[in-house]
Amino acid sequence: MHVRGTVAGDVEVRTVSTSYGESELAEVPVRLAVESDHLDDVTTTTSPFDAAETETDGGTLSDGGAHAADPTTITLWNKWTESAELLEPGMELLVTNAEEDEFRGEQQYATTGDSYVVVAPSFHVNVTAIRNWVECPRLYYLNKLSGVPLNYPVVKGTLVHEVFGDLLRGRDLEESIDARVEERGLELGLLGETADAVAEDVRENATAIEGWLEQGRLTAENEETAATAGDDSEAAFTPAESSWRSEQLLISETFGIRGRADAVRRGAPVELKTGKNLKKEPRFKDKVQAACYALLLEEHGGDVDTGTLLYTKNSALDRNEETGDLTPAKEFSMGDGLLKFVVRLRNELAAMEVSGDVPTGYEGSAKCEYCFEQDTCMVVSGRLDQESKAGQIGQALPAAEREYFDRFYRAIEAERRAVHREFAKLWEQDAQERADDDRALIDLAFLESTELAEGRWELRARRTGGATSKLREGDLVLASNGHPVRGSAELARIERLDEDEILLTADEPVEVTRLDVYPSELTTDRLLAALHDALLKGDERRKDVLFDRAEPEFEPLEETFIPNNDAQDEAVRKAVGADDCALIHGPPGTGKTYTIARAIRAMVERGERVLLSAFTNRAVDNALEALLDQLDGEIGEDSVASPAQRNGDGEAVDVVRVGSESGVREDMQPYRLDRAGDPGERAATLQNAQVVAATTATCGSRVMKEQRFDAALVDEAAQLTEPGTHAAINLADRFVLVGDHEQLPPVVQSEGGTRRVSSGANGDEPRAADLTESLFERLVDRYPEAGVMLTKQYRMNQRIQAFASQEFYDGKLRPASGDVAGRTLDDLSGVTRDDLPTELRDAVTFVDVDGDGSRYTDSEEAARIAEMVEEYRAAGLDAADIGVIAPFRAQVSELSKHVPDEVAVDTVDRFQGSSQEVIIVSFTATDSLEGPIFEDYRRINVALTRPKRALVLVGDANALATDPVYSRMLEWARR
DNA sequence: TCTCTGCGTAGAGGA
Repeated sequence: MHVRGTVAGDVEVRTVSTSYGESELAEVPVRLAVESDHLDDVTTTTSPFDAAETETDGGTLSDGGAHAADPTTITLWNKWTESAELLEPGMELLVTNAEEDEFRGEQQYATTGDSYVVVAPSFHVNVTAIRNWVECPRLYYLNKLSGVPLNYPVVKGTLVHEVFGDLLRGRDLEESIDARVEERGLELGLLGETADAVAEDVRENATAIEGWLEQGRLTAENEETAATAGDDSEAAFTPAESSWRSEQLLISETFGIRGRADAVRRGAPVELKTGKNLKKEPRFKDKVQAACYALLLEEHGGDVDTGTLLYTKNSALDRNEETGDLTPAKEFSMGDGLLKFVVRLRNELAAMEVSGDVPTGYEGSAKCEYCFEQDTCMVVSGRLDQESKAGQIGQALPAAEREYFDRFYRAIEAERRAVHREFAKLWEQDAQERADDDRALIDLAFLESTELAEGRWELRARRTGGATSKLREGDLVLASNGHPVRGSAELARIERLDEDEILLTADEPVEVTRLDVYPSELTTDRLLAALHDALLKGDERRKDVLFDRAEPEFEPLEETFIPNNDAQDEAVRKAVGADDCALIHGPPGTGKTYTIARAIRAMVERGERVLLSAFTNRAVDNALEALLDQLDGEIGEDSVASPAQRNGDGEAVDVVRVGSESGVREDMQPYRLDRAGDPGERAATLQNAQVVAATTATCGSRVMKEQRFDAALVDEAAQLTEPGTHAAINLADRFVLVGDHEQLPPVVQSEGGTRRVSSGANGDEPRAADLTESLFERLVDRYPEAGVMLTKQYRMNQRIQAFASQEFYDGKLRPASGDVAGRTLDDLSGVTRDDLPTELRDAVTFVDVDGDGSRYTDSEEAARIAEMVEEYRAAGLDAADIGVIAPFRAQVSELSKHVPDEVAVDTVDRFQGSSQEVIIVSFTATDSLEGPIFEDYRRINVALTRPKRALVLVGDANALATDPVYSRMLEWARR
């Protein structure tokens, strides 16, 4: 029986005498969430994050007599008391194979010899984290903080692993080596390596594996012969046909562990290590890693008692004495004790993460004097004034900086936990809930799987419903035959996502019927590294400005850059002349992208190297497009071969876009840096580029972190968290932030559903608020003189802009010209306003619709809007010139059913950054304006400032009148 | 049930 619940009080550990002698036990008061013989039956679970809520709800108990409010005692015996000591009230606990017992009329539970105790099982830890943790908990923390920089041993290790996988899938060795080295051209080039030298190095390691596999082939054939007793089939053996498989992603809902095994042979894990180990035994951390995979495999139905470690460099040195065979392999047996030890390690790590603590190193037994990272550890400890087993060196950062670090560290870790919660939903929600949440595509009809030349597979499935999801081409997903964790599942990439069909690639075939979003910690990892770099590696002058110790300084420039717009001109002068930073506040339609482009051109003309960044790919591509326009008018066909643009003097400017193929817009692909190719040539392309454009997330990548720039320009900076902004500006000597803090702020996952555990270690998280104020906004408030506000807008008719200008920009926003102020639908060819119903002839119209009373949709508004769209079209307007926006996604899909496909229908949030001739807003609120979506007035600002010539507001006037801002809006629209 | 974009996933190795 498995018991699961939430710790409801303090844990007591004591020693008792039993018939076996002295034993330790811990009695844990637990509020049971669910109990069951099979985890598959678990339908409701409680995550440690919303424990507080569960408590007030009274919890759920399945055993009869007790009151919901009474905790049940679970006794954890012997070694499991170590895990018991980690428990805090509010944490979740799972005990497998527990024994049920009645004591003084109360139901109790206790561990048995077959039990595992899992602390915070919803927090799934990855295998590498456990491997680092066993080496030293502090090392785990340091790794998390700064990431692994680009270095040759790591890249080589990765290559050898890829070749190993290819060999297992039956690919030719030489072909694999060439292809894999080519794929990593950029990284290798940045490391100063040549393709030939690397290929030789990889070959040396891979040959040993190949030799060993050859031996395996013989063994497997023997076994096969023995098994089939007399069947002398001579079918050729290939690894792919044997009981091998490569790179298997494994997720355990019981143990809260996930990871990717290098290979699995006859159900047992095989780990490849590119290096040597001359000792008799495998390294302990390697064993722990293999044991993690063994646990994962056991949950997937295996019974694992051995693990294999392959040390590639051992072959030549270490021949089997009897046979003379090459033996890079070390097999070892995995007992119960090791597996339980691994779970206890995992519990230490999970408990630390859930409570948000920082390891000191004392948790483990490693000796600091042998540690590679001793110096780093001491420096970090010293700078952040952290307790550490290695000790501290250097001077602590000023208190304000340490406080900043701690605050953002906690906020980022809260985001990490939000990602983990998403992960837990893979098994905590059923298929339909996942689909309703747009996190999965279900009920697919599997079509076929085809093996590709390099041994990977292409999977095809047909979509049966018209369901939407957030899945997009290029995304990594869990492709399963029904359940992403319990069924057979592969990590796959979406190659094509059509209306009716889906094409995926994966390492192994799966009969796909369901796709789930695969949550990733990558972004949080990069935010943390950016925070670390900004504070611990950051330039002192930069930090003086960030921490209020020095005013930004400017070089006074006389030049005129933009003659017909003083504010834009001043903005460019500030950007170009900034010694530290400049801030450009650009309300809707004020030409901030043009201004950025002009500033970059000016910098490039001065011989500077410039980074252009933004949070979204769309914003990066928009800004890049404006720059290319500036440099050369337009992108010519011939630029495909050589993506260089001319600057003002007719010299070529090398512009490179760094990003994934699926992220970069089609027309910017010619500028995209392909990572594959000749190392020297790839590296030169990036390093010689005068302008590099990439999202802030990409700026945090290993490759980009090797780059340095004179200036970084960050567009849409008000949508970025502070650490997100650091990721870009860390790479440059000075920075320019461009944005509008009166529009939508960064999206933060941990803000919403997260609740603090009732009485945990630190009582003041999550701190999502710290992430929702952008660095842009903070600096604009702090250093108004470093900023310029653009005030002439080139988008909206005067009547349309009036409300936003008054409400959000102190009336400063003005039409750039009489033409802009007076633009109407009549200016569009083929459109006659007089053909419209009277109510739609004005630039701004309010249409009162009572609404159907449902919460996130409104069919009446949708129907009325569909009529209006037809009325506009009847007056000659192109459907593609109309945009419809709504606050809720549900209403967006409702609206999509009512209007022609050419009409752009989207949420307010996703419409930010674009504009249309006509915008119709569907408020989707009846009677009242309840719900957080309406509370952020910046959302109205975005909605109302999208149109150029006509704006129609559709909603329930009674509901809108309940809020002062919406009420003023109503007054303006009805005027 | 509020809004939702990023990212080469996790793991690659040094003594």
